[in-house]
Amino acid sequence: MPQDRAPTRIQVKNRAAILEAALEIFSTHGFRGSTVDQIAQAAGLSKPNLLYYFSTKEAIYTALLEQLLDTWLDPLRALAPDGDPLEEILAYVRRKLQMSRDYPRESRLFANEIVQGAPRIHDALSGELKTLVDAKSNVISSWIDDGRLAPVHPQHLIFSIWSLTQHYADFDVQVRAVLGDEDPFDGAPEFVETLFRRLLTP
Amino acid sequence: MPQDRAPTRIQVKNRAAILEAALEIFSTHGFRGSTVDQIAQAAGLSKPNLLYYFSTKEAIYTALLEQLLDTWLDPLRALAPDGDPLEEILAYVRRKLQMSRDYPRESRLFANEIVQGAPRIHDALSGELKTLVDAKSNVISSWIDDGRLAPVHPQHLIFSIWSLTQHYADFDVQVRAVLGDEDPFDGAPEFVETLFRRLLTP
DNA sequence: AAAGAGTTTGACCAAGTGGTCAAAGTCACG
DNA sequence: CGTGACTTTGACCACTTGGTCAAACTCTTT
Repeated sequence: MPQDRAPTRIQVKNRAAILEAALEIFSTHGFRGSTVDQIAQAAGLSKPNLLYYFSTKEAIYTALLEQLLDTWLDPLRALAPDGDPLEEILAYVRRKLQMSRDYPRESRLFANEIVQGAPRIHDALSGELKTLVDAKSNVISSWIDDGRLAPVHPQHLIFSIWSLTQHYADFDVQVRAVLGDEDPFDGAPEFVETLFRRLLTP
Repeated sequence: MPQDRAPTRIQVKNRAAILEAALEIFSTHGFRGSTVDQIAQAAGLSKPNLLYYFSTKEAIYTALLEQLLDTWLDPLRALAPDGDPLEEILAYVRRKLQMSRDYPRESRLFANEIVQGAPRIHDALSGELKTLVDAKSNVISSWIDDGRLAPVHPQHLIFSIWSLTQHYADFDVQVRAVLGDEDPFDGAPEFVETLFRRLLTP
């Protein structure tokens, strides 16, 4: 096991390779459905070698979740109280949709975890996540109070943004099966923009 | 293994118990994350006894999926071409939301399967499901052409109904973590109704 | 070049898992 | 009640899986 010193060049490389491989595997099979051997192979390491860097399968998984949660919440953090309400929310929607397109594995990783009851991330949901959502909900409420946004339940509005945008990543196979040859992301941006514009225009 | 005759009283009882138990287990742990022993225990049977009724774990799972898919699509089938467009769609939304409330396990079962790439249900998605969605999309398109509904991409409209309503079942823990004491289903019906009314009113 | 830290691996283990099987037990029905 | 079909189970097996370990190998630093 590496010491507490500064990580070596090899450590940096291998840890990154492991987390990248783990993202690939965990996001498609879930925690229980993934094996250490699969991850090791995807990372180009032997199983004992992988376990030299992360001592348990669980450690890889939680390291991955922790590392990604922050990034995942960035688009919501960027919602600016002093911007134009409708444009701020539409910009948030666009960022989230873009993330579904560019980082579907991250989305599915969280989807897997949460659908199965979020056993390893529950604290972050009722802590960090709730705090952030509460803060942004207050911003939205004040916009509504000022008559700058049509009245809606702020938390449910945020849920609707999550569900609509992440649907394109999480349920990708279903969306593509239904659409046939049409690329989901051809129609999605316009659709969600129209939806939230009509919902929120005062 | 039971013969081809009419099922006995015991067969009826035990098969039902197994499918009920399997729904509980598979919907919370996914296929790979569930064990035959868990299901057997939940059904009140020994493992060999369970395997007397379903010869493999996979057989239980696919029997469950097949049995539930039809029920799951019923609300969409009920969308009537000769009804009032907006009211037909709102009624569909209400039915779906009600199903998320009453049958969250069924929703999560499909969510688990689809997030992981739908390996065992892919044919049904691009067959039965696509056919149904195509048919109903045509109905919606004709409503739009007649000016009785605001113009939107029909398939994306259907995706939005699925994602919004199923979100309350699939991501239940997250929704509850964010809302705290507030029951999700207090605000959800009004929110989704408002959303689709504003989106679709011509 | 030598030493010590850091890295890699083959062989191994215990627990868990899906599934089998023969034997024992139970039920329906003439 | 007896018989044959149906049901249940303990013991078992092969395989997978997470994880260990000592020995070998490689890199960095002096």
